[in-house]
Amino acid sequence: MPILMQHVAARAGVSVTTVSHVLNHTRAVAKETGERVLRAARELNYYTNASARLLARGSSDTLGLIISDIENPFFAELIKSFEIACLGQGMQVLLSTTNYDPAQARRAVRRMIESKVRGVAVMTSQLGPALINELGASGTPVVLLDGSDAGPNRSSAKISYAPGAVEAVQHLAELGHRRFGIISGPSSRVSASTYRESLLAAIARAGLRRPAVLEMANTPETGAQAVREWISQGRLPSAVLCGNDLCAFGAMGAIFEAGLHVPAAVSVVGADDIAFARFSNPPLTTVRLPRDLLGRTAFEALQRVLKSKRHAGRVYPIETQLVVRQSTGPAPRGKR
Amino acid sequence: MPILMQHVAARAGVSVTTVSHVLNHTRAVAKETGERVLRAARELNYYTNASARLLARGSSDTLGLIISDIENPFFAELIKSFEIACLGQGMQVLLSTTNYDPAQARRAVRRMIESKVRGVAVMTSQLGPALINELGASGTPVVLLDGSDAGPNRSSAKISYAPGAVEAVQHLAELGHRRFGIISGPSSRVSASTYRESLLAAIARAGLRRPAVLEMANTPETGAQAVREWISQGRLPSAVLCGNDLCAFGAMGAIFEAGLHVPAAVSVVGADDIAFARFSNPPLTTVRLPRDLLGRTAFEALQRVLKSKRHAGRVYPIETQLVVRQSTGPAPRGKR
DNA sequence: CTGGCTTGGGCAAGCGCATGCCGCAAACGC
DNA sequence: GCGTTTGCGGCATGCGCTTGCCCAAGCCAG
Repeated sequence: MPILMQHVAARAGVSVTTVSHVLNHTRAVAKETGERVLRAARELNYYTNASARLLARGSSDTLGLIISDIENPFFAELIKSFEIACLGQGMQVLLSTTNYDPAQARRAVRRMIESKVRGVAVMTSQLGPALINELGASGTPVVLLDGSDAGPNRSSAKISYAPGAVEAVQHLAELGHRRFGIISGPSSRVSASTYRESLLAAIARAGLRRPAVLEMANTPETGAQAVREWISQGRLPSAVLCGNDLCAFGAMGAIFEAGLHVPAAVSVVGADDIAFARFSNPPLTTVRLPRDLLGRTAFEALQRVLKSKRHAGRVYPIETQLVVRQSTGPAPRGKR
Repeated sequence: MPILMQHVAARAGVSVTTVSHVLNHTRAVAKETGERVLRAARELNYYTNASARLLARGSSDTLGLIISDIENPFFAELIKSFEIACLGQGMQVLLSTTNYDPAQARRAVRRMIESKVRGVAVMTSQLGPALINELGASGTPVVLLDGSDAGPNRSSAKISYAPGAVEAVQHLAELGHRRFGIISGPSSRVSASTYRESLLAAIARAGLRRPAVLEMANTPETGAQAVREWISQGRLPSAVLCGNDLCAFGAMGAIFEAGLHVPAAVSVVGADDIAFARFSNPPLTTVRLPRDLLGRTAFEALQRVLKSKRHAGRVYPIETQLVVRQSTGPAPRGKR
């Protein structure tokens, strides 16, 4: 039923060999012949059979991308920048999500290996070392986002939270804030605890009192919950630093709900700088993690490993940076 | 280098035939033999070669999904629900995005056909009829989201905007609003103009004056721009209905920027009900489009077409519904 | 005129797996 | 006791494409 290369070949009056070479620009073909083939292919509505090609070629032009949650805009933006970089170089993207589920993570890794992707970018810390090794063992180059060490076939983007954290703390200190609160993401995620430590270090270095720390899930719901908890204990900090923007939105919501005002009563700082941060009310001051850079970097890291003969990985530093909007303001008088 | 079935077979002391059958549960095998095979596969770290399997089988267990923009949370949520439905039935998802670019759309369609997906859900109206037909011609079942007619191998989810539109208008009218404004999405998108017409019809039926209509791009930026335009002309409506939530966020931003208050001065209604709608400030009243239902429906529609022998498509109605939050309130006295 | 090149193009051997068909032995029916 | 069924498992073909190798014809220099 489907149109095969042989049909195109017949119609163009050449062999399948020639058709293949024309379609792939893989060796010189007389101009006129080439045109005949192309025309025949078009007229017959020919589509390459991707699996046959892959089987014969042995290697694909696809890069894998594993993320945890597509609903988190942070990942969405990451995907987009990665994809744009790939398409720009004529590569495809094969996306799999884990939804924070180990079983799904396992399947995602399997899928990547079985599909013979050239390399995979892992944009989630949910993938245990075991799974990463599975990729390594199969010879698939990997780029991680957790800043872990590079190695053969393995690169890593090391997100340096310190600059952004320091800026954020300094910014708040200058506004007169003394009582800080941190709503951290789960310690189980490396990125979350790294960020929290960066914040704590910055606060300590500024000579400020040790802040209240609540470990939550980096979701709007838990952000709100954290704030409610502090309020019910009568010790809402004047400056709240959140594990990500989503959490900050939830926190702001709970603050308003309590009849308080951001930033008049409480200043809130997010992290990530997702697109929405600009559209919340008030627009969110946040520690930006440059997603476009991250996506591009992931792609380039893979490209480089693929090209280098020794397949030596590298660590790519990525810096964070404070973006001041309107969710932060002078500390209220009474609360200093 | 890679481990093949023959290696597993050798280690288990059986033929590749048996290995294949064990791995695919495709015919009865003595329990003990099966275990030996499985063990061998595990010990050797065997991975199926997906392309070889697909080539031999001739058909995949993958469904395609074409969307326009992952960054729009609306699509992200759609993807997720579709994916969950697929995984639940042991199918995979192959995602392609168009980014509103015809060339990319073409590539997406090609990719689907070349990958021999079993069916594809098209969640963008950017795909012209030509591309849809290309899918049709290749015998790939399709489910569209634009409510177009069903046919062989083609189903469609018909989103009925009317109920939500009527509810929204009624809700605003009851609050005393008389001067409506609509910030519509681009007419080039069927969904956008359908929604706009539903709103206009509802407003007319309520016996209200014809509203001001601005056609924009359904982005926060253009939402803000629309509001500024109205303000500069001194005719900001008291109730603004937006083409989607993103646009509504932008509109609210511009309203605050002008020193006005939502909903005291102006009521704003969005559309879609993306997750963020709950976290904006004030939380957004919006016409909800049930994305989870949409994703599930798309999946089920495909399943059904695949199973039915006649491959007859169907139209699946999807109803919208108003979700009242806090961006709408009584019309200001002077403005009635 | 001939040998070596270049240019254009075909042959056929795989790529790794699935599966129809068959063989063998043991269990069964009558 | 023999034909028949049943349970297991292997052989070998083919899925559609790529590509190493080879062949034919034209060309130039010697």
